[in-house]
Amino acid sequence: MDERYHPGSIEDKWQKKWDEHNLFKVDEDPDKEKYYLLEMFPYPSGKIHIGHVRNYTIGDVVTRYKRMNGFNVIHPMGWDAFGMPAENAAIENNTHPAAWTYENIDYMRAQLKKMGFSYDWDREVATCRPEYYRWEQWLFLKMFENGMAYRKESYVNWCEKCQTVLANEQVEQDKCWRCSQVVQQKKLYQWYFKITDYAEDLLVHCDKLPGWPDKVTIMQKNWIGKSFGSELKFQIDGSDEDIIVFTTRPDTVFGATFMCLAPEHPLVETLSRGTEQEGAVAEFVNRISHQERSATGIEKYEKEGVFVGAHCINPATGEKIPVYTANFVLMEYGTGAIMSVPAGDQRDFEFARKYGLNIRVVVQPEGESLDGNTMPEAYTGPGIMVNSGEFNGMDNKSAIDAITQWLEMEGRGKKTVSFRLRDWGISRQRYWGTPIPIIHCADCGVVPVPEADLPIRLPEDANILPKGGSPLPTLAYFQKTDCPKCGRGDARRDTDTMDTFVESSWYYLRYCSPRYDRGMFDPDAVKYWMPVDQYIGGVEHAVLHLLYSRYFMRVLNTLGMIDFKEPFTRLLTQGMVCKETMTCPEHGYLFPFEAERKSADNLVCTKCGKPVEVGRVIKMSKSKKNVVDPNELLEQYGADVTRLFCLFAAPPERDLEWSEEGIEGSHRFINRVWRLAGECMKVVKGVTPYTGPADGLSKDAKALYIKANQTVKKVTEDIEKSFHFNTAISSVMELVNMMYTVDIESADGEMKSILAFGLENILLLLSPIVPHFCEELYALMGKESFILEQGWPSFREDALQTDEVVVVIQVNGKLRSKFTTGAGASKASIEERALADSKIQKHLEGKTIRKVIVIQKQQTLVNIVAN
RNA sequence: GCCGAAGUGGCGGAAUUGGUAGACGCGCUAGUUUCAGGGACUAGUGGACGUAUGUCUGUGGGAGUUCGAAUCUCCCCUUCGGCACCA
Repeated sequence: MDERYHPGSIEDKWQKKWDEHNLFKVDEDPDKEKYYLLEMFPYPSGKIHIGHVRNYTIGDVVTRYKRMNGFNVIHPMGWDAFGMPAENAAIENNTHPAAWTYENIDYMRAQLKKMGFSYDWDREVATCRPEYYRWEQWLFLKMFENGMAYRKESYVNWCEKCQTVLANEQVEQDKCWRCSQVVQQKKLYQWYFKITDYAEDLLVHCDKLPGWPDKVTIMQKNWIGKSFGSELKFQIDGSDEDIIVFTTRPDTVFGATFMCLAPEHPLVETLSRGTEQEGAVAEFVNRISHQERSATGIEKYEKEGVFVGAHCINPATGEKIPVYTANFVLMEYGTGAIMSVPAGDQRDFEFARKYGLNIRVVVQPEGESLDGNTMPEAYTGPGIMVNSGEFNGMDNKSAIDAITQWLEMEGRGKKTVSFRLRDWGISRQRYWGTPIPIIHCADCGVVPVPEADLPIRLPEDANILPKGGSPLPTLAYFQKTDCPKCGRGDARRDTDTMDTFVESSWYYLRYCSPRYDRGMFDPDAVKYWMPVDQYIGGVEHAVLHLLYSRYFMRVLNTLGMIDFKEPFTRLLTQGMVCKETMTCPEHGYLFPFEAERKSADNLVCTKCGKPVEVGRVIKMSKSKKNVVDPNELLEQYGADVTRLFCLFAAPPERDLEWSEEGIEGSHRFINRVWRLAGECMKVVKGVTPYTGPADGLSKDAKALYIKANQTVKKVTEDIEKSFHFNTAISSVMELVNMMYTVDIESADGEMKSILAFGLENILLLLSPIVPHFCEELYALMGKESFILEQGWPSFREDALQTDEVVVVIQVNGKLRSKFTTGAGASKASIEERALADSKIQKHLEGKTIRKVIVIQKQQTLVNIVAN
């Protein structure tokens, strides 16, 4: 046995052995309890980054742990392979998206294998393969048939740089989530999935996902955004038509002194036509609709609008109020029209002040008297109703229902709810994606591709346009086709592709039967494996992928294809991997290797020798250069040490700060165990580990035996309860430290069998974390089978309690002394001894004992209250 | 602005059923090792005072509940994340 652990050859060896023995392959087995462990699959961008390493290490540990606990564990991996970076890379490197993608997949697969992850590679899926996306096209057709997919013209988020439409979920702070370009509004025909049909159901079930972090379900709830309110009808002056508004504050209807319509509201044009305002309105609407989704900065908050030239009747007061169109009213929310109550809403207030509109107070805060002419801002709080006819004097909360009921009787209103969630726009004007299986015919209009013609293959030989944008509309042979309905020869295919989030909404179903060719998935396989028991991935998908996936399962459920609605029973969102940034005054951001440490606090740039400034610890990113390359970690430390550090440095849900010294520490620990194992094996090899009761063992042997049992318990609980591997590893370290205190060479027979117990448990407990290392030592101990095929170790309940306990003595809550006593000592005897303690006596001098509290729980403690 | 999470040594982090604050690791200090270096091993390490048995102090800040609070309650501050004209 070598003095040191050499990861290179050992890790290679075990990866090969696992592979040869098909150790990670699984099939449905009705006799075994299944466990579906899923990690978010990566986009094949070129290389695995450290975030993947962390994510997949966590998943791998759980997989191996569950497997040792007897579960039939499915642990698949695949590729979210469609997407824009492939197109951009193709332009940059003069290659093709397909070639680039498949090369990346091959490279990254090899990287994952080197990390020793226990994937069943037979289940690998790449979403850019026709065998995959044909079933997505098939589902699209089913959804179309059932009214779940539809096409409409409306304003959409357009990213000029990416040359495509974006879903609402893909717009972050008015910017494209990929390239940060400010998004514009563009009117286009687009395909939509009717996710809003499930808004209520998605919302309700947020509270039925106890295995999800609250922050994720809260984000989803906020995104769905249900609000309770009323729809009120305002009759248009001189017409029978009504304008319907949505409001959450019907109690303030008496204070509605004007009305605002969204610029896109159809009535804006209708009402202004033929009035003297027609020109001004047209100019305004035109200007607003060409504005970026929202201008940045202060401009955003500047409210403006124009009078549309018509009035409507306030249903509560009967008075005529002017109708405006205003930039702050959103067409997509509510009804696109609001009743403006300047006294009770800050936006309406600002608008009213700007245009000199009447402000009437209808809710008066208790003990105050607001005046519409002098109040500095709107009052939105609770209060007493005024200027509201028969409702005067009521508190405004009761008035909400009372006024709604009254207006309902008048036929002018009703209770309703409104959602923020909008339908999912899935058309993308991109090439590298799933073609939408639709044909446009001059006679028949929109015609679905017949099922038998699927898949509509994405032409993989298309020349990528150097300026970006999809080449599909330029390809006559792709576009030109016969109409399946009437046979017209000049029909054309839809040249848009689907949002890549469509692929990731169901890939985990495909894993269950990845080569199935009679449908999206084999129903029996899905019945056995689904739902996913544990999903692990980044929190950035809280309202994208995770919401879409929940939606998709509802669609499939409605279509009768599956019998569940929630895809992921438990969700773990791991934290980011962070590192400090380093900047050189001359060269800007530096990679870690571009800074050289001259002394404790002198770091210089290797290029110019100038002092380097160490910045904040932030998420690793290429642009900030604060990255570590998994390849280098593998080279320098091997997979196991890398895995160990990822788990030890922080609990999984928290951000992890990468540190060079930290990983060195993990490296040291591995070698420490290696040496301990070497020492032990000299005397322990072939010795049967002791597993009997603790009673009757000699003092040192018993102490070690108890420690080992406690360690098994602690590690099991830490993994089972919360995946807190950092504390699990700590407790193994404690056991290792204790074993180091044993004089191994002169151990007697009893001690030998306990050392054997300790060592074997260390290997079993660490094996999910550092599997190659443990397999090697396990084999060196003379074991024949794989450690992964061993059962998870158990502990003896009767070997957890040490004979002696430390009693701490406090006086008035302050620690003053301690003593040791037998574990079974009585309260009375402990109290007696505590009071007799000489240090305690000193502290009690001149005081009267008021009370003595003796606690015998996790700790044994005496608190003497005296004054 | 609204919603959420988090603030503990020089650092990463333990301890949250209220019960020895700082496990484990990093770093640092001293020592040991035929120790080139790296490494390994032993001891120490929250702060202040003290030769010392020790005393005081200490979990973002301030109040409170309690025999006892990192942990529970209230107020405030800071940082991070999400949403943001949502009527």
